Amino acid sequence: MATKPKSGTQRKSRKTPDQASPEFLTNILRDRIANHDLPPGSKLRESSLAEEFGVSRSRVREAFSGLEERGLIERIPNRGAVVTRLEASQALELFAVRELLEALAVRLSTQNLPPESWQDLVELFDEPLEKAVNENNLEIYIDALATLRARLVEGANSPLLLGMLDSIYDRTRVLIRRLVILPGRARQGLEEHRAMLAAMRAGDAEKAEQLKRANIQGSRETFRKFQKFVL
Amino acid sequence: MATKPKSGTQRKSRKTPDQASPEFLTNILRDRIANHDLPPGSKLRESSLAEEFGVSRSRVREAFSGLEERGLIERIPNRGAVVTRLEASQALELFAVRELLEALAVRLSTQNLPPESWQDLVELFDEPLEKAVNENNLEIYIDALATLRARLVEGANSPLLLGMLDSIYDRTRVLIRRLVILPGRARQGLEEHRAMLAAMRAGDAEKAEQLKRANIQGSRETFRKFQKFVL
DNA sequence: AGTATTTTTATTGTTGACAAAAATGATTAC
DNA sequence: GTAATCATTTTTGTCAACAATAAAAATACT
Repeated sequence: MATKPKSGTQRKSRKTPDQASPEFLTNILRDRIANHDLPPGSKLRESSLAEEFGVSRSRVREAFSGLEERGLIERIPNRGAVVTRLEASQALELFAVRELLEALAVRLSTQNLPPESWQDLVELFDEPLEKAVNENNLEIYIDALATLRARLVEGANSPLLLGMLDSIYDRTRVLIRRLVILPGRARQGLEEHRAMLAAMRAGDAEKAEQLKRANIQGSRETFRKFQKFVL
Repeated sequence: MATKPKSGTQRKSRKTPDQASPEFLTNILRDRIANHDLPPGSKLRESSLAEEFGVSRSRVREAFSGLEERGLIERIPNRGAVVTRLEASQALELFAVRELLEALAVRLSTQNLPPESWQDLVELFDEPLEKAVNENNLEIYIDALATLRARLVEGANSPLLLGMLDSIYDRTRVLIRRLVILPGRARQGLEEHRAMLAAMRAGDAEKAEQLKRANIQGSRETFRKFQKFVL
């Protein structure tokens, strides 16, 4: 599973199990929202969450601040917090920004790392994913996409970019899952990524960047066609 | 004038319970940080701020959360909050992302609005700013840049983009001011912006986008050359 | 004197209580 | 039966007190 605890700050937790970390609660809620375990429109009650996690309302509240700043929830004064509903227009904005930023990550990664370092991903996207996609084993494909994405933002070596892409990713995780299921999208995405990885393997940053943009444009087009179904 | 209610809300009243708004405190602190009224490295003590604004520490703390998420302050557990110091590498990351996002804003604005709507800015950047820059009246130039920027993000009509650019802007406000002072930068920026506005006035979104990128690249180059002085 | 240990102080972290607001439900008038 | 008004309950907003941690100062020891 692609569990991503952001930065492994797992030090000295001798007092309480793990709710010691202040980020802990934020991460839990973020995951629940991103997975639609808490679907858009859900109301988040402070007291319930406080009790569920055995912490005080203050900490829940603090967690809310972070989630709000990231656009995952909306807080209406005196009325509480609600999971943000992604409108079609916002989704398109996310695509537009994501296209630019992920493409930048691709370019930077390609420039920063030696071409050989992509070999394993090239191979992963060859037969293994060919098989997975043909068998409609999309979990494997989605996992591979997450791995690729992690490698890209890591290779870009830019904390700022990482933060922004994380924020975007949190808001589009469900969308990506739903898009991949649509007819032809997984296959098309696979081939787009193969082309991109080939360019990266060849050290051609410009071309890889361009191909990543094409990839996201393709994803966006699929979204536009099927937006009635995926939102 | 299209008022942007976000920044610039400077309510004076010290004692009056204007502090009702929850964003109020955040905005005040954000402005202080962006203006280097609180320079990088400053320690923010919760109790001092609480007393200064006549509120409780809880609210200061809540404000801190937002500032931290935006990267304006860093919170070290049990040691408090410190205004983030902008390193050269981070500044360059900001330039890279800003180049993409502001260029996107330019393109979207140009596409969204009729060409005539830029006429006033074209004129503003013609004689009036020529005069201002020649006389080294840089406050006027900086104000014009802020106006231009506001019009661009407004015209882009994308809340997401607005949020991201605001966040970037908060972290670079001082930098911009210091760059403009450097020899030749204001002149060069003026002409870059004239070219860009001409393209927008002509409705050529692609070209305008390209020129905006060139503009920020120029700004970045100036920064690289003088980074020892501006950081 | 210099270093280690302890005490003191200052600051942050956490909690529960209380106040304010909104949502809910009941009662009454029409 | 419906709508309006009022009381009740739930939920959020705010605060001040207490606990935990780190920094600073003072003391003791070699």
